[in-house]
Amino acid sequence: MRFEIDQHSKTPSYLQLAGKLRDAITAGEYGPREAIPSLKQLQQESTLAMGTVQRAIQVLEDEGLVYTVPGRGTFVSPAHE
Amino acid sequence: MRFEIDQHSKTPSYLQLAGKLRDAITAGEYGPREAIPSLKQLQQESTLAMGTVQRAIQVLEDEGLVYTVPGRGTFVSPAHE
DNA sequence: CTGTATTTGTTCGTATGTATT
DNA sequence: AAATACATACGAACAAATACA
Repeated sequence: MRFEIDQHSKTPSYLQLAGKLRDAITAGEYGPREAIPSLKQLQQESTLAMGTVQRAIQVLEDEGLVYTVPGRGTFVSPAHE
Repeated sequence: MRFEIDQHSKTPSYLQLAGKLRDAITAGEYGPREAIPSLKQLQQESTLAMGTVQRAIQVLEDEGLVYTVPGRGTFVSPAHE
């Protein structure tokens, strides 16, 4: 499981996932304009519901760390790496 | 129905509701530090699902127009009216 | 051009948890 | 203890955009 979530943590699942993704991006695992895993992949690799995964992505989007293109995917913002 | 939503509009329901609430707040219908209707009330007066209502509130919260206190309610931000 | 698959977007209904009154 | 109110999470369905054979 690439993105494991502790369901019993006091930190909400969506924030845990957002944190793991943020870490991976700032660590350079996904470069600028590069796609991060799809919602479906993240869902499978985290055992979370789709809605919860989407909420995690929303957090990173609000931070300007990633941007989303409907039908294509979610990508790391050009200014970050 | 105080907050009516057009289910067939191309504008998502949560953005429609957010817009109506924003208008009411900027029109002064709810003053600074004053509570807006509860999620339950909004849900009943809009025929939307709770999750959709909450998403509308989230939009206004992100704008800094309102703030939320768990167990108490959602209030108009002090700087706005 | 025509499907088909992939991916994100919206919405519903429900359940449970946490905070406040 | 009970009622009210917001928070998190699940699972499901359908829509819309995109890519590709």
